Amino acid sequence: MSDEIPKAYDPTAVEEKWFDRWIDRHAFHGDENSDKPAYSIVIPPPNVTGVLHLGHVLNNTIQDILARRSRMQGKEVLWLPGCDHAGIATQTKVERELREKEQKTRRDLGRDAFLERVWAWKEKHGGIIMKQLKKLGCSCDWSRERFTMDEDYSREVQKTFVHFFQSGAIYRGKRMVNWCPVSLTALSDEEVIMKPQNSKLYYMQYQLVEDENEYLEIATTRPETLMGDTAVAVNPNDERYKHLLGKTVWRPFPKAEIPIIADEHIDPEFGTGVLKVTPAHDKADFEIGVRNNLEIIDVFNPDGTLNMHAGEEFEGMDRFKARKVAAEKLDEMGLLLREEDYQNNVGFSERADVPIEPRISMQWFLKYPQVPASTDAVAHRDIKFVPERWAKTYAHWMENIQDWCISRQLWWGHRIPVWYRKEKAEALQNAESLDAGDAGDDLHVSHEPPVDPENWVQDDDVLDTWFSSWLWPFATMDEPTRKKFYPTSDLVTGPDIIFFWVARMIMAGYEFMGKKPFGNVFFTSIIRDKKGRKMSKSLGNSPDPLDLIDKFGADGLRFGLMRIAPVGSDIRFDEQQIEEGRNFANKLWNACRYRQMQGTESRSLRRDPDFSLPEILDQLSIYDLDILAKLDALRSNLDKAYDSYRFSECGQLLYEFFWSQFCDWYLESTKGHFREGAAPTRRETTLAVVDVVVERYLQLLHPFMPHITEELWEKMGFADHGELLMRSELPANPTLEGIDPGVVAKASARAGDVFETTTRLRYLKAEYNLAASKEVGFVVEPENDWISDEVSTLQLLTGAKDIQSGEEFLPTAQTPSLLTPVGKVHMPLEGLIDIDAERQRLAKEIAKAQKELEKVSKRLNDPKFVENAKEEVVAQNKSRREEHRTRLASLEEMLKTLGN
RNA sequence: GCGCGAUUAGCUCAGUGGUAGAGCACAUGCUUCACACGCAUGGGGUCACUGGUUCGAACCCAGUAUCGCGCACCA
Repeated sequence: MSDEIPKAYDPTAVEEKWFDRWIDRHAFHGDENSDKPAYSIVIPPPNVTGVLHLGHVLNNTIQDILARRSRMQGKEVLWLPGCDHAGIATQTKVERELREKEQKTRRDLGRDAFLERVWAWKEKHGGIIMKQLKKLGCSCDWSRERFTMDEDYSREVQKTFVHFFQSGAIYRGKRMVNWCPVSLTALSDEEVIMKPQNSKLYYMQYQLVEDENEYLEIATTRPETLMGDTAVAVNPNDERYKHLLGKTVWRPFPKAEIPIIADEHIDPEFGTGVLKVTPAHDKADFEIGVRNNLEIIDVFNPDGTLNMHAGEEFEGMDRFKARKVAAEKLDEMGLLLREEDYQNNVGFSERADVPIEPRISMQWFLKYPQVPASTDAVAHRDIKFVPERWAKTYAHWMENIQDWCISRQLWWGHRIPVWYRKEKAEALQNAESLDAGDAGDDLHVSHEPPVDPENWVQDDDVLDTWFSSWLWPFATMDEPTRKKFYPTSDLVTGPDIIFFWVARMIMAGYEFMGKKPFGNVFFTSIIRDKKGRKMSKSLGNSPDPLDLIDKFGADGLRFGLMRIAPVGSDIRFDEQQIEEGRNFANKLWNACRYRQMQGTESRSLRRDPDFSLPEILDQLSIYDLDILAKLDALRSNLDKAYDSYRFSECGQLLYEFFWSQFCDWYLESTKGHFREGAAPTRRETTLAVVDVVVERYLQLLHPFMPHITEELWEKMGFADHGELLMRSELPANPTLEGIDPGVVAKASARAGDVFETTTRLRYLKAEYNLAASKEVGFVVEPENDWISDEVSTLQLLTGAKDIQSGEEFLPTAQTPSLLTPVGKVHMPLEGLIDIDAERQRLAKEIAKAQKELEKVSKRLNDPKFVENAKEEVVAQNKSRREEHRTRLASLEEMLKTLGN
């Protein structure tokens, strides 16, 4: 009836087969017309031209686990996939190719032709990552795949712009922004990464105009900007310089007279306490400039080279070369006093990885909407952050929020939907400021282009990628879908994009939907390598997930990764962990194979309505009840762990139950039922219990290892009428429902005693190097009458030749003995044993028991303990004391028996 | 500078006040008829440090150290 199962599990074919079947059967479809309760997630859209890395694997495995689990809990699940156009990243890639293959820039091609290239690139490379996510088994509703540059999505983005422009939240102005000299665009503050740099502090002196013998000593890290200096500043309270206020110094080159001014911002302790003020090239200097009404001289070109204002010899020179040359020139002029090594923090462009340049330019800004509502939502846990500490980071950012620079001087992206009337275009484009108040006949701000485009000029800039991403939770959905699935249930993402994305989505959700965009946000850990370094391409320490899938299977990768992913801290990645995932898949595979080898003719509990567990209670062994109780415990422990998003704990629970409880103990202790001569009912009952356990276990494991569980579900014959495991419903009731918990507890305790006894006997055998099976017999002095029923199991588990009941047994000096939960056990050996070794072994155990007894006794003798501790703790200690006393007595007796 | 984490076995990590745990690695022994991607057994820890609270602290509090992250920066 069922297929023959191969010895080693081979994931490759199985995984592909099931993914195709799931797609064919529309098993991932989220139905907006369903009556079931909704559960939804939107994928954090990866870059359209990106490739899968381990971070994606972790993130999307978690989402898949949540989605699959919710489906099996009877919810209607929508997991919505898609990609982000990733403005700078994508444009940079295409520009690089253009430069390398054709030695051209985007400007050589022109805007339209260049955009065609990007679209072609997107067609060619786009969606690779989506294919990779499918290989991982992600159960997204692939029929709903979205892209942030889809036509209707773009319209939403433009409408959003228009909405905020009209409300006055969007304005245009000349501001100091972060400028990337490589990408040639403004960046938001969030796209700037501060990095410590080893640089130099140059001490130079400016000559006083009023007294050519007096100099003012200034420290700077950026001599290349001195051509843009329009003042030097000191702290107004700095006694050293008070007499110089109001005087002027010579800027060495281009030579000019600049004032000495006072400003609170200057720290007298730093350097010489004198700051050269370059309003065009430093944010703080710019503010000083504004406060003191200073002239602004921009000495840089957009690409980071110097311009004509820097002087002829510097014109066209790169900024870093200019730094050296300027220092040399100062030195030649006798104005450079010394150089000091100095470590400072420099802002780098996230994408291009070059120092950004503070630059004054015309940009569009957005005053963030819904800040109070968004702050409160997280503070009051209406939106729950997990781990919770990220809520603090969020709150802190929201408190200090600055207007968002949303314009980018790129071509790939959503173009700003602002048109200027042709005749007035130049004037309007250069206007110092522009906002809704300026809207008139000469300005067209709309998601529809003007009807007479020939009379209009569109704004050149595009919008920040995140200005489209922040609409993702609802712009990806049509009305009926929103009605069913918005707000989404969970968001799974990295803490590194709390500001970029999470915070902004919350604001957009309240602004446009009037509701939060998601209920819970789970922040994943960052994956590091074994040495704790961040995974990066340049270090080459980032394993390709596809290689890992080839080697260990998608299920192995998922399971291995999830088991090492703690909540809240970083993951140290180790391929060995993934190997364990694969090994676990193989273990599961072989356990099922073992079950299949016992035949399928037995009736299964799940098929026959009259064959329920309470009905056959008297046929169930203590091991049957024990494993079923543990299965039910697994179920409820999993629920608890899931509730707090402790996925690694879920993985651990699933692993431990199956490998240790089920395979090592239950299957081993019931092997006798499948041997020749075993009672047919025993055999049948055992098979039935195995089936109950395996069936439910496959359901519980499925979210972690979807492919292999689905395969086994079918192979084991659980797929009634071809029902998919992933579409099966997890029964709400425990398997032992209707059975007296007292009976179960007693059975479990007895099974535990048998297992503990087994461990001790195996230990004794190992001590005497008796690993070869069945060469030894045991004699038990049973303490309870139920033990006789379990002797055969004990024999099976310990691999003993036989186990006799030994009331009349008289141990000789050559008989090692043990105290076990079921009574004293002797291991008579033929021939002499090493009495010294045995004595040593016993002495060791006695010492241990004594130590423990002392500890417990000491505690119980302390009246304060007895007085203060909880009753149960005292009772626990008392029984422990008794245990140790008995144990000690027996051990000493054994030692005595050994004689001398 | 401010804030947030972390510090437990060789490694990766569990452990919310009452006997220090798991997996891997290591050692030893196993061609036990599901699995060597396996089975069994074992060795291995001053729970970073110093104080405090408590009858009792890996756990709570304060401080120190080291590492990591975030924010803000002194040119």
